[in-house]
Amino acid sequence: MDAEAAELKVLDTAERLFDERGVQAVGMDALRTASGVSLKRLYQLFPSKDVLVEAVLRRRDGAVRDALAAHGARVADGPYERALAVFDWLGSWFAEPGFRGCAFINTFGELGGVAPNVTTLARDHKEALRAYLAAQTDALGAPPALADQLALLANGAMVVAGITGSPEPAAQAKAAARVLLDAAAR
Amino acid sequence: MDAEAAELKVLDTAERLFDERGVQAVGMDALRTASGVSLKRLYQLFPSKDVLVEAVLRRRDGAVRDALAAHGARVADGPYERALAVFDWLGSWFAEPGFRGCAFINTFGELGGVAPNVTTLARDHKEALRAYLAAQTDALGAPPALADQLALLANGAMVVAGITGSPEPAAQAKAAARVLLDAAAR
DNA sequence: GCATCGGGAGAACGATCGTTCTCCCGTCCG
DNA sequence: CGGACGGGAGAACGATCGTTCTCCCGATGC
Repeated sequence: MDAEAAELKVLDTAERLFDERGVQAVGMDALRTASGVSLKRLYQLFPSKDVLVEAVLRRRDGAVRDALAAHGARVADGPYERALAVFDWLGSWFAEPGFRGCAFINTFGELGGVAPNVTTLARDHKEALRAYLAAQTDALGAPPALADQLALLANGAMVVAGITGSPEPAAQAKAAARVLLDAAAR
Repeated sequence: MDAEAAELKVLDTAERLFDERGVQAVGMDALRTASGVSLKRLYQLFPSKDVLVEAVLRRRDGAVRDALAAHGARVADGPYERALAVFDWLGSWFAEPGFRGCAFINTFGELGGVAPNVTTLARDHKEALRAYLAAQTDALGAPPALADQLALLANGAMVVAGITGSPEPAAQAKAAARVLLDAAAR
């Protein structure tokens, strides 16, 4: 296993374990066992756990932005449908087995108070979602406040879906988003 | 200091420290130092940290339900205004110094994956908020789905306000809630 | 073939965790 | 006045954490 494959395996495993159990409950030894990457290699790839946590979040941030953009690109019907499609994307995410909420919301809750870089990452990540929604509402000529409201619906859906374990909030948020969009585009 | 006062001091201190730093980052020794209650008394009041965490969350749950009901009782203008008033209440909460989000959302993020009782408590707590909103929308003759949507706005506002550190999401959510209420009561 | 080097397995280290125990002092009851 | 008792301070304990070190093996270059 070369360095690149090891790094990928570590990041994949860490992302899964952090999500399942929380960051602090996953020891480096558990990560070694689960990933099959030796402790020595682990520490030469990521010199500390903090660095690893940040790397996991950064990669996740990029993956979410890419998935959001890719999902939006498949919707050719214009910004109105693209804004609503975000909630379909949320719905398929919520329905994944083991879904336990947004990694940034969860990690912020666990570490945000003591790790400023986690707070910054969460802030940037949530701003990216808002910016994506703002791009759609701007194209509709709707006021920027609408994007903030849609972002609240999306984040609320993530939280409630995570806590209740049901994907239903995605559809509820989509219905609410449609009302807000229609009212603004009136 | 009698047992009752000690318990109160422990719960107050634990709630504050858990919120500031997360649950796992607060050791029983730090709690002893910050509360002034000896380790021996601490363990005779709460036989384990798990029990203490649950007690903190249960008390917080009751306090939130009471505050919500009390705030609503001050709004005599009927269910429409009472539903909107929830977001004013959120706004004053978000503006408190050191606000870092909802304790149930944050604790679920940290421990929900490994502590089923935390998940249950968070679920019940969020259901109580939804039920309160449903009581208002029912009185308006609005469909029950509206309460779910308002709850998504409220939870989304908590998350975004916590992560960004701004109380603004309360006002944004209130504006969105008004649109949804008006559309449903049309 | 032999020396060199990177990496794997896992022991070791110091710190800290949750929890319990020891020791000691002040207080009440006879 | 004496002794039983409750509680405070904090040491002690075993476990586990993040991190480093040791030892050994297999491949690679000359």
